[in-house]
Amino acid sequence: MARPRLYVRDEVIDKAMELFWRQGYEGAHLQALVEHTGLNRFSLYKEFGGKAGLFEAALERFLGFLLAQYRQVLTQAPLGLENIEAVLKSLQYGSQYYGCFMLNTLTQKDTVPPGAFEKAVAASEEIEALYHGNLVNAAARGQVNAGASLSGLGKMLQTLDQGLHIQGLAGTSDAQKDRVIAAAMSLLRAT
Amino acid sequence: MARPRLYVRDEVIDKAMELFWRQGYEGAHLQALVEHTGLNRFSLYKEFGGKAGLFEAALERFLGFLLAQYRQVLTQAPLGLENIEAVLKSLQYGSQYYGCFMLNTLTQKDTVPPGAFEKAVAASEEIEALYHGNLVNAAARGQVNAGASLSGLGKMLQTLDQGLHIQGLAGTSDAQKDRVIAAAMSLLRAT
DNA sequence: GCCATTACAAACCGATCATTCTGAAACACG
DNA sequence: CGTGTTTCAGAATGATCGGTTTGTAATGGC
Repeated sequence: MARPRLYVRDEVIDKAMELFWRQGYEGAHLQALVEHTGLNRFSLYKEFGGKAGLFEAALERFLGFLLAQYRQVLTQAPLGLENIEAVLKSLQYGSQYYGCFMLNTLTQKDTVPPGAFEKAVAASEEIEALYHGNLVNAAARGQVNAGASLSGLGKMLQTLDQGLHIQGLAGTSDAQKDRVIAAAMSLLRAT
Repeated sequence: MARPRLYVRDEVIDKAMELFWRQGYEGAHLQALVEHTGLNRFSLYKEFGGKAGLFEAALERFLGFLLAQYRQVLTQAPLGLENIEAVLKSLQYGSQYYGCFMLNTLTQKDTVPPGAFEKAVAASEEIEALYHGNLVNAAARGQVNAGASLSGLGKMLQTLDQGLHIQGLAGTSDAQKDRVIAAAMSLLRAT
């Protein structure tokens, strides 16, 4: 009953995500978004309401994937150091792009659309809780080198996690990042 | 022999740094820079050549201060874990602003002026070397929990360092960051 | 094959971007 | 107290921003 659309919503969002990722919110100009997604301005406005709406859709989709991955690995029974090591190693997927969209949103607090920063913080907090849960269980299983508080260690793991993304930006190779993870795990493990 | 300037170069750079810090390179519009620095457009162009030049001056000044602080703490004799703990704790100065200008520059690779990214990477590498030096000496003094490679641990410390800046952005309190540092140090220390 | 409906491509819009220019203001020197 | 020189404040400038409108192309139902 009407002309069929030539685009697939999720594919457009993926393409937009890629550009926001590399250029940031202000840096990804509408013209570039139009060219990179293949979606024309009119349809972009109709589908997402504008640049801010497209960014929110991209952020939401990214956080969905990101949290799904963390949840999948960090809720695997039995909770413990194995899960923590596995999820840290899996972070290298981020190196194919420009760091982590969540971190970029955190660092661009004052320029991203309203609400985006808060969503990134909320995701960050959920990730920390997942780390913490595994750590508590690991301690109960006697896996963890005693001495430090578990809450401090949980946040330390997340801090390391976030730092690894930055390392990816600064040119640190996957092999080097592996060594960072190995070093952290060997300290963490009970001897 | 001419009208005296009403500005002090370094003060202007400091003000500009503040704005670039919060808004990023593209987000800091020239009008905002003019208002925030108090320097008028004409003089800004005469003194710095333009927006990009002002950013470079700001980055250079910031990295100068940053590296000076790292060098000062991390070259204190005797090299060892004390220095490492001291410098990690001192990082909290960053929370008064919006994270670390160096990290912001890394995450905005594609939008900052040419050369800026490379300068940030170079600074990052010097910081890692400083960490590594202290760690080697700490190991020689028997301070370090054996087991992991020193190069992996060195990069781990820097990763933690960078992650702490991100934590500051996400609203983590100084007290929580202190606990992260305490946890890391207690793992690192020989038992 | 015509019509209603929707997406398409591209022209158009005021606002604002970084940059340049213009003319008045403020000093040091003769 | 002029005069030369530099800074100052703010008005142009062309380009480009995000957003809107317009006319054309492509479909399903009749």
